[in-house]
Formats: sequence, C-alpha cells, structure tokens
Amino acid sequence: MTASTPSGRSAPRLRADAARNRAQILAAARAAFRESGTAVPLDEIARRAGVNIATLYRRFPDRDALVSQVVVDGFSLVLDLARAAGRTAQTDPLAAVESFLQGMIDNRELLSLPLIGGPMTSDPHARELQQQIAATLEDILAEGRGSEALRHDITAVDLIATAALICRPLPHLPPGQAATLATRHLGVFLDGLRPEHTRTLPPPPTHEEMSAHLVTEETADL
Amino acid sequence: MTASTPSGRSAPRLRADAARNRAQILAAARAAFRESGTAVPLDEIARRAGVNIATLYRRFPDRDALVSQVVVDGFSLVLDLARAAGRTAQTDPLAAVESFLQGMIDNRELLSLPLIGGPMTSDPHARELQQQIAATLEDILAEGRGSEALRHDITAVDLIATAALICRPLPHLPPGQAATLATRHLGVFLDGLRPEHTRTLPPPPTHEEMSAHLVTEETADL
Amino acid sequence: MTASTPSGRSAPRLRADAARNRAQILAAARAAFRESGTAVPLDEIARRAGVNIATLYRRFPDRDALVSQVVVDGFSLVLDLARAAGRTAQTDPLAAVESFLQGMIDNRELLSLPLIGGPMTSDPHARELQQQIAATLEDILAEGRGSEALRHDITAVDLIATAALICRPLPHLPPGQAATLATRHLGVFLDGLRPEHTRTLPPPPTHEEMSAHLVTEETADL
Amino acid sequence: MTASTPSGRSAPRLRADAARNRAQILAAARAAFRESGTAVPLDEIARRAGVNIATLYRRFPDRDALVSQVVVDGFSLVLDLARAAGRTAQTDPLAAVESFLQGMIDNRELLSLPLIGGPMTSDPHARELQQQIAATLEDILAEGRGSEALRHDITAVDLIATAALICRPLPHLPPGQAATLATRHLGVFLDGLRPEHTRTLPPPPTHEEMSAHLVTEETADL
DNA sequence: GATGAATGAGTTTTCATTCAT
DNA sequence: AATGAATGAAAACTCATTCAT
Repeated sequence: MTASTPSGRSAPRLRADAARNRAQILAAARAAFRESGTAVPLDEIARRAGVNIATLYRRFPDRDALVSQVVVDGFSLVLDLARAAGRTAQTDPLAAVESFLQGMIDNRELLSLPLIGGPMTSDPHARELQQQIAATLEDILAEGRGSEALRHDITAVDLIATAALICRPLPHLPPGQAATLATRHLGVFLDGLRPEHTRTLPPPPTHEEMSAHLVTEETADL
Repeated sequence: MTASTPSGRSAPRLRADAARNRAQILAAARAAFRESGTAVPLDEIARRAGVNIATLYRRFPDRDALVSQVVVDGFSLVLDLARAAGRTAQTDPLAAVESFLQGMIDNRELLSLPLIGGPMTSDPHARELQQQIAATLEDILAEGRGSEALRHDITAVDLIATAALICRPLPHLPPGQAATLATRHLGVFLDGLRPEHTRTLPPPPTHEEMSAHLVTEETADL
Repeated sequence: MTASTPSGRSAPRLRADAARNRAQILAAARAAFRESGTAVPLDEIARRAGVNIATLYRRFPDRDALVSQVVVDGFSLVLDLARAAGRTAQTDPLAAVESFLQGMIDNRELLSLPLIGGPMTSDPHARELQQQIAATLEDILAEGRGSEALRHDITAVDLIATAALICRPLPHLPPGQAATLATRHLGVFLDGLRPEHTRTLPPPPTHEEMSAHLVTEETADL
Repeated sequence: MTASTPSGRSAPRLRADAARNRAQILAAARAAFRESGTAVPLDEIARRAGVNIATLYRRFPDRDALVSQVVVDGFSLVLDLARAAGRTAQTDPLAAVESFLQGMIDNRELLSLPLIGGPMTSDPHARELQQQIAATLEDILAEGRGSEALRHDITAVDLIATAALICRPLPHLPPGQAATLATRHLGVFLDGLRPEHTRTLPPPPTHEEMSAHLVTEETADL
C-alpha cells in the first residue's frame, strides 16, 4: 500500500527527514480533520505533527493541498479494502460485501476524509481511485447477482453511500461504542441484502446524475 | 409543540420584530451548522439571518446558547416524529419504525444538530427530550417484539444511531440525491429488521455505558 | 475641497468618531506610502493613525482599497491646484504653469501616491479626475500658445510627467533640501519653456499610446 | 571598468559557475529593486536569478551587502558616463551635459539604485565614486561657465539631482513611453540651461548641508 | 430593541535566515 | 559550491465580543 507516498510521476524524491515530517503532518491532519472538520486550524495540525507551521506550508501550499492528499490516501486504502474483499467474491459474495464494509469500520480512523464543510478536492488522482473503487465493488455485486446470493437492486453507489454513512465519526461518543453501534447497524443492513427481500427500493440516481459528483464529491464522504 | 418558541417557563414575551429576528437567527444557524459545523463564524449566521451581529448576541449570549437552542428545537421535532410513529405501532410496528426513520430523512434539513466538533449542549431540557425519545422508541420496539414483527435484538439506541447515521448531510452531494441514497439504504436496513434474520449482532453497549453519553452527546448526533 | 470625504453617491454617512478615524488612517497611509512605498506594513499605518488594525480593515477591506483612496485624494488636490493655476492663465500663462508646478512641490507631502511598485488603482473616480486634470492643463497651454508666452511643442502630458518627476521624494535627503533642489530644477525647466527655445523635442507619445495608461497609471506617479 | 566584477583588491577569484551565479543575482536584484524597491523579498531575487536562496546568502551575507553592490555597480556606470561626457566638454560644454543626462536616461535600467526606502549603503567604495562623479561634473560646468555656454548658477549637485529625477522609473508606464517623456523633459531643461536665462534660482544647498548626504544618500537616488 | 463601530486575540500566510546534506 | 529543508518572527487578515449611539 502506497497511500502516503508521493506519486512517483513527477515528485522529486524527498530527503529522509523531509519524508518523515511529511508523513507526520498527514497523520496529524487525518486525525484533526476527523475530530474537528477540515476547517481545523493548521497551527494545530503542525503542532500535533511536531513541526513548525512553515514546514507544513512548504509541503502543502494551502489547506486544499493538504485536504487533497488526505483524501487520496484515504481512497487508496478504500481501494485496497475493496480489492481484498473482491478476492473472496466468487466463493461468497455476501461475505465479500461484509468484509469490505466491516473493514471500512475497522479502519475508519485512517479514513479521515473531508466529512463536512470545506471545499472538495478535484485531484485527478482521487477521481481515478474513485472510479477503480466503484468498478471493483460493481464486480463483487455482479458475482452476487449471478449466484443469487445478493438482492439484485443494489448498486456500487449504494455500497459507497453505506460506507460513507457508517464510517463517519459519531462525535462525542467513545470510539469503541461508536464502532459497536456501526457494526450492529451493518449487521441489520447485511441481513437486508439477501435476495429474499420484501421491499422495493426507490430507483437509484442515474449514472448521469451521479457521475458529476461521484468522483469529486460523494465518495469523498466515505 | 412549537420548536422555536422559547420555553414558556420564564422567558418574557418578545416584541413581534424581536421574535421574528430570533426565528431568523435560529433558521440561519440551523442551516449554517449543517453546512459548516458548529464552529461556523457567528458573523455569517447573523448575515444570513439579515440581522446585526450585536442582535444575535443580545438573543444568545454565546455560541453555546445558540447551539443549545438549535439542539432543543431539533430534539423536539424528533420527539414529535417518534410519537406520531408510535401511534401506529400496535397495527404495524415495522411500519412505525419506517415512518420514524423516513420522517427523519424527510425532515433532516430541520435537524441541524451539532454534528461534528464543538461543545455539546448540557441543557436539561435537551436531556429530558432525549429520554422521552428513547422511551417512545422503546415502546414501539416492545410492540414489535411481542407481535413477532421485528427482530428481537434491536434496541432503541440502535434506532437512534441509525437515525444519526442516515440524517447527516453528505456534503457536496445535491440534497435530492443524498436523500435518495439515504432512503435506499434505509430500505435495505428495514428489510434486515424483520424477524427471519440470519445474523447475530454484537451485544449493544450496556445501559451504563450509554447513559453517560446518551443524553448529552450521542443523540445530539441525530 | 472634498478629497477625503467618501463620495456621496452611495456611502452611508459615517458616525463622527468613525469619520475621524478614517481621516487619521488616510493621513497615516499617505505619509507611510511616501516614506516606504505602498508595500509598507498596514500594522504600521494603523499604529501611526492610533487605531487598531482591525479598524483599518473595517474601513478598507484590503491594501488596494486604501491605496486607491489615497490616490483619489491626491488627484483631487492636483485638480484643485490645476484649476487655481488656470484662473491666472489668461494674464500670464507661464506664471500659471509655474504656479501649478511649484504648488505641486509645496504640497508634495500630501501627494503621497503610489510611487513605486504595487498595483495601481483602477478606481473610476480616479480616472475621471485624471481626465479633468489633463483637460485643465491643456487649457492653460492653449492660452500660452495663443499669446506666444510658451513654446508650442509642450503638451499636458509633459506637464503631468514633469510634476511626477519633481514631486517624488528624494529619499534620505532632508525634505527641505529636496524641495530646494526640486525648485531649482523647476526654475531651469521653466526658463526652457519660453518660446525662444532652440531645441527640437522628440515627438510626444500619441494620444492612443498614452490614453491606455494616462488614467490608470502614468499620472498615478504624480 | 566592469561594474559587476568584485573589486580586485581582496576578493578570491570565483569559480566560473559561481561568477555566473553572482552576475545573475546582481542583474535580478537590479531589476527587482527598480520594480519593487529594495524591500523586495530576497526569495524573489533568487528565483529570478535562477539560484537557490542559500546561494544568494553565500554571496551576499545580508540585504545590505546586495544593495551596496548594486549601488556601487550603478555608480561605476555613472562615473563612466560622466567621464565620457567630460571628454567633449571643451568643444561644447552644453553638449557634454546633454550627453551625460541622456546617457543616464538611456542606461536607466542598469541604474537600479535604492530609490525609495531601505537603508542606504555606506560603502567606502561608493563614497569614493560619488566624489569622483561630482568632481567630473564640476569640471564640465567650469568649462561651460568659462565659455559662456552655460548659465552660471548651476552646480554639480543640480546635475546630480536632475539625473536622479529623470532616471527613476515611472512605474506602470511602458518603459518606452517613460523614456520618451524623460527625454522631452530633458530637452526643455537643457534649453533652460543656456546663459540667456531670465529666472533667478533660489540659492543651492551649501556644501556643508549637502556633504553629509551627498555621499551616503543623495546620489544614491540617481 | 437594534445597530455601527471598535478592538484584542486569534489564524493564515510569508519571509529572512540558518543548518545539514 | 550549491541546494533542500527547517524554523522563528513578522505581516496579513479574520473573528468573537463589547461599547456607544
């Protein structure tokens, strides 16, 4: 997994100490964004990372650049989770879905993405990752539909939305209890995913409606 | 019960224009909190309400007072929804749950509660409302368990957590699409609520664990 | 003379204390710009004006707004000087030119205009003043040409450029000496203005060339 | 004498690449000082020169050292111009003055001296150059007075002040137009220099008054 | 009761300068 | 000799809060 590594494309390799600082800044930002939103003072992020504020600015010229990188790192992890789940899809598609969504809950501390407010990233790397995530989840669902292991009316977008809903912090709740509640909620949801469902869902947003937002916005809330 | 009216206990009746200003401030605060969190500049709330910042301060001596009132208004509405749903619980408990949760989605714009960051209210009025909400939901679930219309392992806290998860804004998504996705998610969840479930849920947080948070914090995330 | 008064068009009248602060800020800015250029710290201007920096920002939302107003005030004064000089033009056009240029030297402390660096104002009020200044000077020159009191090849733009050259501070020189040197230089220049000149000047910039800059830029250096 | 070469006295000869960097830094500083004053960020000078900021610091330990060198280079050029003009002084003193002042205009881009703000250099080399410049100009004027080619009341300080006035940038004016206006202004001034003048000039600053500033300050504005 | 105004205390952003590679 | 990196200090700008009208 290469989430925090600057993309090899054009970035001149960083000196060892600079790379360490960069990673600490990203970790601090991830935590601070989760706790207080992306409007949290950059001062505080620098302090938590143990670097001077000017060092933060050297690496990330403005808040958006920092947010973008945290988003990209998070999306990388999500893609890893989706692919790992996909490997078991042929055997048991429902278990694959569970594995993905439970993995999201378990790793939610690393998924500190812009949860509320603030401008969304339009980083092309993020777009690319989102498309790969959606495609991977769609493959899992296709398996499930073929083997009658999953209801037919669920789409990849539904799984992404579900992940977004259950991963966000329930502020003011101790993390352990928030995870317990999310897992219980997920359990009921998974039971509802089996094919013998009784309820007709409203039609999902069309591809056109979503595509404008899928990449730059919606999945950012994962 | 009318949410935005100051509790009749001790509040001196407001002049007509003052009451109008107060209502506009609360509406602006609700929207701003939803969009940007409770740390949003008070300036901006005043501007959106069309009043001077000093007028806002006259009505609400500090940010907390404003947050508290928005929370109380929101909880009042939640209680209204729960009671309305409870009236149909004997006939069809699952439909009552659905009515409650769908009502939460439909009214989510009015539920701008402190969703992330910021200090939580400890208003006694809010505590009281929360207990009434939990009791009302518990009554519905008891009906459902008795008539075998609902799985037995679901608690009022689960419903509150579910409401919290599905009502929060998916920022950057057009509201209509966010609602559609939430409703589809809810549909699957409701299918999973029926008694013929297959999955065992992890044990819920104990009453002791929750009680510390239930009132002042957890349900504030609704 | 109404230089420092906000244009009556749309400005809501200021409270007395606010108007006093505004005038002090402008006076401090004028002096500071002259001494240190328009990039001088706004902190320092606020301190010299005896107000808080936030008060400065309330009146002038950014540096440009402050620079613009100083420019406009300066142009107003220049127009006043030109008009006063114009009143004697029929009697003695050369004396009118002298009166204008010497007046510029004598009042140069009030003409603190953006002298070097920094973005130039494009305030429409400033443009208007510039055109009036140029027109007034042109009238004086026309008188002089008619009465053979002035050489024919001088234009209003030349007078504006001359004013710009002689009014700017000679930094590091005591003001009195700078004024003496400017006045002596002006004396020679005025002798060169008489009609029995011997030298052919290079052609002036065309109206088209200048008009793009006359208003927003060139005369800003006065 | 080549302006940018470090004085041969004690400087260890630079490696070829280092000498190139040094020249680029000085050229960039000259331009930046002219455009934005001597308070311009050193970062920007380094960037324009295509070198790292630390390289700039290696060559010039602080801003003053850089300013001093730019001043000395400029004064060297001024002295060259004065001497070249002096060679024709016997034949035609007025033409010599013209040659000097027009040369200043033509070379003004290379004369980026501290024009406004910032600490003045007290480099002894600069002092020396200034005295030589003043002496050379005085020689020219003496010729002119002897041959009745120039008015008698003009001093070397007047010529230096005139050069200072006409060489400074008129910011925001295209360089070509600024030069045209300066040349036209100079034409009138030169006509005023002829002996049949009509106007009495105010007395010049005494030598004592000027001498305190002549070297360290006044001519720095050239 | 409402508002224009002022200000102190942040937060963001930039810059000069030094250090280690 | 040159550079990437780091940092403290300053400057730009914003915000919560109080005061006087």
